[in-house]
Amino acid sequence: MLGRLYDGQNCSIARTLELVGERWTLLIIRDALLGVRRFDQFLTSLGIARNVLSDRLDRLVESGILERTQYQERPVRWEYNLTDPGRELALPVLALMQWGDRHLAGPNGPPRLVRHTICGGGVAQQHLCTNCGPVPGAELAIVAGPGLHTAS
Amino acid sequence: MLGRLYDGQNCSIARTLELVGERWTLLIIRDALLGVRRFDQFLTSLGIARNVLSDRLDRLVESGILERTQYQERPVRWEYNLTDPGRELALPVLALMQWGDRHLAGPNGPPRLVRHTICGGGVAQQHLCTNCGPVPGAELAIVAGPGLHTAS
DNA sequence: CCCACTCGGTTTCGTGAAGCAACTGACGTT
DNA sequence: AACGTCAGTTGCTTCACGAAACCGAGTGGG
Repeated sequence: MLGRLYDGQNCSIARTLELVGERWTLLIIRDALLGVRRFDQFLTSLGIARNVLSDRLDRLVESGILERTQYQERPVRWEYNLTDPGRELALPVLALMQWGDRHLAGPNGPPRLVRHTICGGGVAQQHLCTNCGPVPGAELAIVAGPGLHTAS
Repeated sequence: MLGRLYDGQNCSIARTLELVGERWTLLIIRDALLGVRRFDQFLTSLGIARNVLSDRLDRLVESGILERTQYQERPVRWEYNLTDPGRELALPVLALMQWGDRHLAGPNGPPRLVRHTICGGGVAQQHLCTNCGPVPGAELAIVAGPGLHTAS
């Protein structure tokens, strides 16, 4: 994504997209969620240019979504692991996947499934009301919050 | 996002991002979810260039996420409404917002809240197991699905 | 000892998308 | 007649992306 900044928007979506909204970034996070950790693995898995991958990994480390750790000395080798905030991005990423599964999947069904490791059940992403449980999209309202009209 | 295509990836996330992963696109959908419908409203709300907005709206209409309807004759005026698939994008978009609220919010709290119109309760996005209900991110496994190894 | 190869990048350079400003054109208002 | 609004299009500049070459530390083979 060019420029990558969205100035003058008091919006958590815009702020989040400034970190993960560039081209490739969410796919890098998807790969990280699937267990990819090393530079060359990302490279072959994504088909991304090396300089762009280098840039994105640096930025993700800088914003606290990935952690760069040395897994070998002589020669020095690094790997990139998701931090806790990074792992929380599974929710929006899998929600995008779920949408694609529903609207863009091929004839053979979705390429990947999400399972609950404890019971083996299928997992979906949903809106959940604190009182009522799952909520259909039609029953949602987005309203002003406390941080809306503050200089930032 | 440049090029905007992610070739050779059998992945619903990549396919979804080819439609909505370009710069500005998810913010246009956010605005549409907030009730913005007209060209100039998007323009002033986003601070986007006119030609880019024109391009994004065309592409979103083409991919069935927005609908272009005439709301006035003489002069002809159009508005852009979300389709049902488009409204379903509230889930990933609000999940991104929720992540931003948690990790990037200012001192005054989140700028926007999601409420359940029926009961007025707060709404959050969550992983939901078909057997167990809400699932923490640490208990998820992403496994191969039926559509993984098919020529596409 | 020399050559090839791996991993994890950096450098260089051409292309093309984004951003800005100006223009268009149909209409409405004063 | 002059001005304003809405919904764009056109032209120009800038900057991010993509491809390929290069780099440096180390491993393995002959």
